Amino acid sequence: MNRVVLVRREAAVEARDLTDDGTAVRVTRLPVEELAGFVLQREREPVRWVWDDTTRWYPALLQAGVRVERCTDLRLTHAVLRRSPFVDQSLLVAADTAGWDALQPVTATDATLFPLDDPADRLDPAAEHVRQQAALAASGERGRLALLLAAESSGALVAAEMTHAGLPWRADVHERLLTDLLGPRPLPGRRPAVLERLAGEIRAAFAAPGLNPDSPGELLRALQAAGLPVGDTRSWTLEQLEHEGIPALLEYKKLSRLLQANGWAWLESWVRDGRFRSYFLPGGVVTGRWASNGGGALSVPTQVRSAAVADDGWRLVVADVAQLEPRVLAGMSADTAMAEAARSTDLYQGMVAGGAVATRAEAKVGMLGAMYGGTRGESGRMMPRLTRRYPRAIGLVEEAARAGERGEVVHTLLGRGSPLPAGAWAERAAELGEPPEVGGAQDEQDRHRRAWGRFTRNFVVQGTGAEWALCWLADLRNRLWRLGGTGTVSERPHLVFFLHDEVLVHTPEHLAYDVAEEVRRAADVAGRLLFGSFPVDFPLDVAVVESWADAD
DNA sequence: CTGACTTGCGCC
DNA sequence: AAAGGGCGCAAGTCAG
Repeated sequence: MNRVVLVRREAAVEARDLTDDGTAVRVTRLPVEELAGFVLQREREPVRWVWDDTTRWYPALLQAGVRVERCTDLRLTHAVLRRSPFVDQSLLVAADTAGWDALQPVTATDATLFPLDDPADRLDPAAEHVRQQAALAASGERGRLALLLAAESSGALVAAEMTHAGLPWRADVHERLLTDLLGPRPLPGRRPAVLERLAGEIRAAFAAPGLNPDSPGELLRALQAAGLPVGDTRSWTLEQLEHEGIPALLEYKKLSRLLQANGWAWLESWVRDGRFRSYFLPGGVVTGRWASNGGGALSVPTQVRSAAVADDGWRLVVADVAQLEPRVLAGMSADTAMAEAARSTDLYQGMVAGGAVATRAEAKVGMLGAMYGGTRGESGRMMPRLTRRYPRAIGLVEEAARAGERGEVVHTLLGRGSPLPAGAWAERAAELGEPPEVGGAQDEQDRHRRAWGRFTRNFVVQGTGAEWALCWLADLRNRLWRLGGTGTVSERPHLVFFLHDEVLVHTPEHLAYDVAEEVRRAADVAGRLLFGSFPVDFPLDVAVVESWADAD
């Protein structure tokens, strides 16, 4: 595989072809305007582009209609390697290290390739690449780590392509939905008619003439003055109350949330030219999940998904994995009994069939508790039975929790490491033999320690789930491209959305069922990449629809 | 006035 | 019916 490092040089680009040991055999200097043509030409043969950060290179290439097959995103791979317990950290240290640690992705819509005074320009990507390759080569877990680095870099390409394409969004459908629920768009600073009416009902019911229901403080005082025993104003708390004003208040909160989070202002900010445009940030979450920036892309409420509509003659292929995380846990712990339960489409039902628990509800609440650290109530009561039936799976999360409580690093299957805890309890855990304090400070530290244990418990499962999803995305991206057609990424079947365990593909109608097939094949590939021949299934729900709302 | 923090709630 | 893990965002609140 040819590797080419791209380096910015003021208004020019230097492309360095590398040998296996990382030395440059050929250096090509290009004016910026010629980069896209150069990349297109070199893509005729297998090549891996090595660059500091995909968000600084790929948007302009996509804008020019050029797709790349593979890259190494040094910013992301650096972040993984710096935390990985599979790596000898001394191999990564250089004068530049702090600069790489601090490097942030760019999300500006500004299409100019080179912002002025970019901290990335003070870093040497070729030298960083050599250090990373050395750290990888010296790792005792080279195979797993190499897969993680490749998957993370592929994710960067997917994210850039999704940001470039945008999610098809019908502003007219969205506006009709808003008008139906809230009334016509109000003047700035005014409430929509429906909210105004509900606010009036609430004020009357609680005998609070000046009440602003948007103010938690005012609302809490009004509820208490009406004799209701509440300590907060959450919807779930209010639902427990018997009072004539509660239904209007709950309705108000629901509609107010829609207005604030996904109302007319949201449409104006985030929807342009029929596309919802936000930024996906691979590796943006400590566990390896993606984060997003702009428009709350990862929490688009089901309420407005009817506005995500394929273009004329196109379809959305919506696919999600049923119960990804328990399946991942079965695979990473090699728990054959849990894998047996995962053989069925509904893992929780499989647990019932396997005799572990009596009902599906018990299976679900028990597994959520095992993965999130719920110890009280229903899920706590399930634990002994789950432990007996699934000793390896439950043992793995329990051990991750204990390690976290001791202040240790845990890691995902492919080697993403958890951060070290901060705070007084962690410092004490590091210095064994320190006498425990007594009193309130001790309780406080115990609470923090257990909370960190819940974090590390979840980290190993959520993080490995994110790795499965990355492999799924990466393989699917290449399958979609190979489905053929001509033209740029967004003129062919292409990914438009990704939500932890769910993908949306926008595709010409005649290819929709081929896409659905490729989505399933990619899931099988991801399972084999992570778990080899261990028999754990990842069944998908796949729907070919015109609107996202029709997928459920 | 701005900025930091809190509250509440959407998603997985 | 949550809880228990991870997020982003908007409005309200409060300190300076």
